[in-house]
Amino acid sequence: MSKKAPIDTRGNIIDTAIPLFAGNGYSGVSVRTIAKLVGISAAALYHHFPDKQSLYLAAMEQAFADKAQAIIKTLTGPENAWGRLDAFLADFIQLMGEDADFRALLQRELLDGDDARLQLLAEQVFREPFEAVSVLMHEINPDIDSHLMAISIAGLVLFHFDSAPIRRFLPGGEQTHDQTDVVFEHIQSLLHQALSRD
Amino acid sequence: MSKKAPIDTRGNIIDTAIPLFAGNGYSGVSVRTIAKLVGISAAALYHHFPDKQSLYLAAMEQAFADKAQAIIKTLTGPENAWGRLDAFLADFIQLMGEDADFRALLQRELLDGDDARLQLLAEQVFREPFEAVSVLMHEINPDIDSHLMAISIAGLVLFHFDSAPIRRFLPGGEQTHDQTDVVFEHIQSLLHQALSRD
DNA sequence: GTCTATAGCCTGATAGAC
DNA sequence: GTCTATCAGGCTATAGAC
Repeated sequence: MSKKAPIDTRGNIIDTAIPLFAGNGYSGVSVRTIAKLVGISAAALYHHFPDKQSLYLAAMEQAFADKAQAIIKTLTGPENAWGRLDAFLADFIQLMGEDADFRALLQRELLDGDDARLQLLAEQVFREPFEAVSVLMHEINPDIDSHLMAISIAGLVLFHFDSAPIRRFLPGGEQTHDQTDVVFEHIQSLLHQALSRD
Repeated sequence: MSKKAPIDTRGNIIDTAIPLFAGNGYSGVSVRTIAKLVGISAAALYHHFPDKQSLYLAAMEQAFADKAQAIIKTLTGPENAWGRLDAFLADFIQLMGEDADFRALLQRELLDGDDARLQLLAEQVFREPFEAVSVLMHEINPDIDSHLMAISIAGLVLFHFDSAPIRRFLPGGEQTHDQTDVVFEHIQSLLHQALSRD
C-alpha cells in the first residue's frame, strides 16, 4: 500500500500515547513521558504534532477508529431481530471487554470532553451503531422508548467492566464476573426478559 | 453543637475543592487554584492540610459521606420486596441525578483510584447498600446472580446520567431523557420485566 | 528527523515574619 | 492562621545545530 514501509515514528507516538492517556488522563501525561517511552526527545515529538492537544486528538481518533464498523455489521445482519440482538451483544461485549483503553478514553471524554470533541465522537463513532440499536429495539418491542433502551444497554455492558476495580472489594465479587461470557449470559437473559412482549 | 461556629476555613477549602476535583480531576486542579477560590494563599492552605493528596482524600470523604445511609433506609424498609425495590430505585436515581460531583468523583476513582482508596470507598460507602441490594435481588428472583444484578442496576442508573454530555449529539436525544422521573420510569419497568418470575 | 539547550510559566511545598 | 517570598523542579513549546 504505502511507499516503502518506513519506520512510522508518528504511528509509534500515537500507539505509545493511547495507553498512557487512557490510564492517566490528558493532564496526567506529559509530552516528555510519551517521548521518552517512544525513544525520542520531546523536541522530536513536536516535529510530528504541533502541540499536545493535537497528539491527544490523533490518539483518540486512532483508539476509536473502526470500532463502529465492526458492530454495525452484526446489527444489520440477515438474522431475525432476536438473533441480531444476541449477535450484537456478543460482539459489543467482546469489543468492550478486550479494549480497556477504549473504555477509559470514552469515560474520560464523558468527564472532560468539550463540545467539539464529544460531537466528533458521537458522529464518527457512536451515531450509526446507536441508531441501529434503537431501530432494533423498536422492532423487538415498540412499546419501549428505544433511545432510553439503547442507553441502558450501553450502560449495562460498560459498567460490568468499568466497575471491576471496586468490585474486588465488594461482597460476592468473583473474578469470573467480568469475563465476557459471564457478562454476556447475564445481560442476554436480562434483556430477553425485559424486552419480551407479554 | 460545636463551640462557637467559627469561620470554618478547613471546611471552606473542602467545599471549594470538591467541584474542582470532580470537574477537572486530581492533576487538573492546582493547590493555588483552590486557595485563590477560597480567598487565601496557597501557603495558608498548607496550614490546614499537610499536602495535596490529604486534601483530595478529605474532599472525597466529604463528598461520599452519608450517601450510604440515605439509601440503606429504603432498602430495609417495611414494605414487600417489590415495594422496596421501587423505593430504592427512586431514592438512588434521585441521589445520583442531583449530585453530579458524586458521580464524577466516583468515575474518576474507578479510572485512577489506587487500591487503598478504592477499598476505603468500597467499605465505607458501597459495601452496605450493595449487599442490601444483592439480598433484595435474591429475594425477588433467586434464579438470577444477585451480584451481577446489583452491578447491572448501578450501571443502568449511572450511565443514564453520565452519558448526558454525548447524548446531546445522538439521534433522538431529548432533554427529558435525563430527568429523574423519566429515568425512574424507564428503569423501573425494565427491571420489573427482567426480574419477574415466569 | 532528531538532537541539546533553553525560555517562560506553573507546580507542590517550605521558611519565616506578623 | 495568614501572609510574602522563594525553592527546586516539571511543564509545554521553541531555537538552532546537525
